[in-house]
Amino acid sequence: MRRFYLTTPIYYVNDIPHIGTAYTTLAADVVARYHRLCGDDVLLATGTDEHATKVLQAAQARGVDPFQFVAEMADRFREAWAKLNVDYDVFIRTTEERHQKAVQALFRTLQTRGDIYEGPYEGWYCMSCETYFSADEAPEADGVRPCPNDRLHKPLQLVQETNYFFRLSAYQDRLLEWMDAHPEALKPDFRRNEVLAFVRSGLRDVCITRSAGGWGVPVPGDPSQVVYVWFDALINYLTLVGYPDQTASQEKWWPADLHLVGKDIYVRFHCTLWPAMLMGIGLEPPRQVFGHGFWMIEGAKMSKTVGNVVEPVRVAGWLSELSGAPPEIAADALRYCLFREMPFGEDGNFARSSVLARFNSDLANELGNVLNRSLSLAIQTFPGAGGGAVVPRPTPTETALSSLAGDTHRRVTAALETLDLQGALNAAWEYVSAINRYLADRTPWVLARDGKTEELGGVLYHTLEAVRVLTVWCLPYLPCAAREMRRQLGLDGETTWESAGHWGELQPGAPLPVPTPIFPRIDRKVLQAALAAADAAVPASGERSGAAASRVADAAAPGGGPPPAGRAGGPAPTGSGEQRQSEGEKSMEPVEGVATIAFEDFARVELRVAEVLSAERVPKADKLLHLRISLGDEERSVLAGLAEFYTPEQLTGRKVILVANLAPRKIRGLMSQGMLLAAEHGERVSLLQPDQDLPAGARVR
RNA sequence: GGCAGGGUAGCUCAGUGGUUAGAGCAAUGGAUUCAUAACCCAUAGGCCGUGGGUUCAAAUCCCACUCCUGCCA
Repeated sequence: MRRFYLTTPIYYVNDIPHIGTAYTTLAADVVARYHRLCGDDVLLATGTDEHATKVLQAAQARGVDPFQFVAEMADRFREAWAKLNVDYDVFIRTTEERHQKAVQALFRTLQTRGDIYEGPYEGWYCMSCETYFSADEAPEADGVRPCPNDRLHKPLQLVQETNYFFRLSAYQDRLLEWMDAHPEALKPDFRRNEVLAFVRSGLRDVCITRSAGGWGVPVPGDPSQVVYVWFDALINYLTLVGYPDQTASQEKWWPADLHLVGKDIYVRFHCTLWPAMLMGIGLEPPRQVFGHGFWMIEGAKMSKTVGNVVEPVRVAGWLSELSGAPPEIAADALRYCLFREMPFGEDGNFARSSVLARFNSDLANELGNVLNRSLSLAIQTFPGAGGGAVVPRPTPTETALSSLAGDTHRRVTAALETLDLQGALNAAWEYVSAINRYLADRTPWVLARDGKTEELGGVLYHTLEAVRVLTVWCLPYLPCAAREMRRQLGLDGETTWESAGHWGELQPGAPLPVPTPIFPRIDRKVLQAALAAADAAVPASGERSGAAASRVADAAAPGGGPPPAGRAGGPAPTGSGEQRQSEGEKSMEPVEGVATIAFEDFARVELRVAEVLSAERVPKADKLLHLRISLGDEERSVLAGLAEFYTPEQLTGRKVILVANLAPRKIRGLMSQGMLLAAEHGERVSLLQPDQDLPAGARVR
């Protein structure tokens, strides 16, 4: 029995499960399910990355205990994975005691070996993405140094402190030797080349601690410091197999067979820092690290700022609603679409229209229908006994169908072994097509009409057998749907991957349940209406009216800020590139007296609908109101200079527009995390509000 | 700015010197009726980014330009 240990990154709790993180997790699940079917002893691990100063701040801003905050966020991830039919073995959280122990042990070991040293550090630090930059990396602009990583380009802080450094520079040669000796360890190849270029260009020692006040694992023997969150996070892969105790568990599971990660955290963290850390403590590097690509959303980069973040659970819900399929089947459908749509490794585009098209054509018309028509034929022509009582000598047509199954099985297997998750589906679907052609060729309904019972029995048997084999290939991708297909075929128990390589496993004449469509076709009109609605929801980039002078009620706030640039997994675009920039600019005429800004500049402002939960006057301040507002999934405290114009009662329960990513500010000792938009004209001030009742949290464009 | 990859049918893409450039989806026509108006067959649709060059022959090789994407600084 092979053992197979694979991991997803642990996901940063300040972000939500989105299509990018889901993609990594689902890929891991597909691979894990395949290995389980093969009879391997599988360990699939995922989890949450819960340390970082920002996490502490987010918890404080909501007035909750940080442990409670991270526990709630971890639950969100667990719920999302459950809804997407992910079957993981371990969910690890970095705030667990065993992890703290592992981090400290690893730190000590490196320290003992002289690979960690204390040194003065002076540099530029981004609070938002918890990353240090050199002066070169973050050039000064307008008197501040904006973070080159963070989409919001928040000003960096100059920090001067004594920190601990990891001697990464000492590992350059060993890393190159490792890569040279194990070309299969870094996939895909084009990403491996990026790692080679990065390592060859020279490695600097990295600062791996942060002065206290942070939220993290205390440095052993020096409680004034906590371990830098990146260093801490990677160690989870060891924690969960039992490190630092040299137990049978660690013996069994290390080195990991596969780390699946998004391309953003591939080169520096998983292919350079992590292998070096492992070498430093005398453990083997992972057998393979695979860096997959990112999803574009309807042709644009996905970003919180643009407001086009796709939540997979919602997409599945949408599919379920449109098609009438149960939620778990709709989740399967989404899984299928993600892996069929783009080659694993490359970037791809997520388009709602494509998901719907695939649902109807690939899943309803082809996969679902081939099962349904086969079963209907069998039940109608042999009531009570599916597939006929006899298996006649196969003719060349039948032999072609079974030998094609064998070829396809080898193709699907080879594809899964090399993580060609799209290729496996391509091969399987060619076989769906072949079954449909076989039926058109053999016309069993004609055989039934002509009373050629024996021949008919044989054709039906081969058809059902072909569908049975097909269900095995579907099991990793469509676990619920494939299981349901098998139930309808009269197969209830567990199966094996190998069973798809054998022909003739169905019991001839076994009774079959009445079939029901598994993927209900989405009505064309419903489909078109859904696409039109989805288009309307996508922010249009051209015109924008700004007739009245807008005034911003006095306040400020912490961005619900973006996640660190892809702390873990999925798409977290960096940089400022905006796809729609050129379109937007064309339609903008300069307005006299007001400098025009690029669309990109506008897109950096995150505006959202918020609901005022409560409001009260700030003592000894004539103008200020202290508001608690809801963004749907998040509550904030906001100070607004509106007391002269609105009473607290007038505001409570009202929907307003919030500048959600403004830097936080303390006013009169109270935290303000955003500004409300209001128009002013002379002495009159009017709060903006949506003219329809939209949920709190909705994006404003 | 440096390096790399790409621009092929309405859409997503395959195709690295050799008949008439392919597939899937969408479109059109036909056939069929077991099935979820599904499936099967056929048709149409392309100055292969632009300009030049090498060659008997170029989507493919070379040069320039242009646009997009990625990595790095």
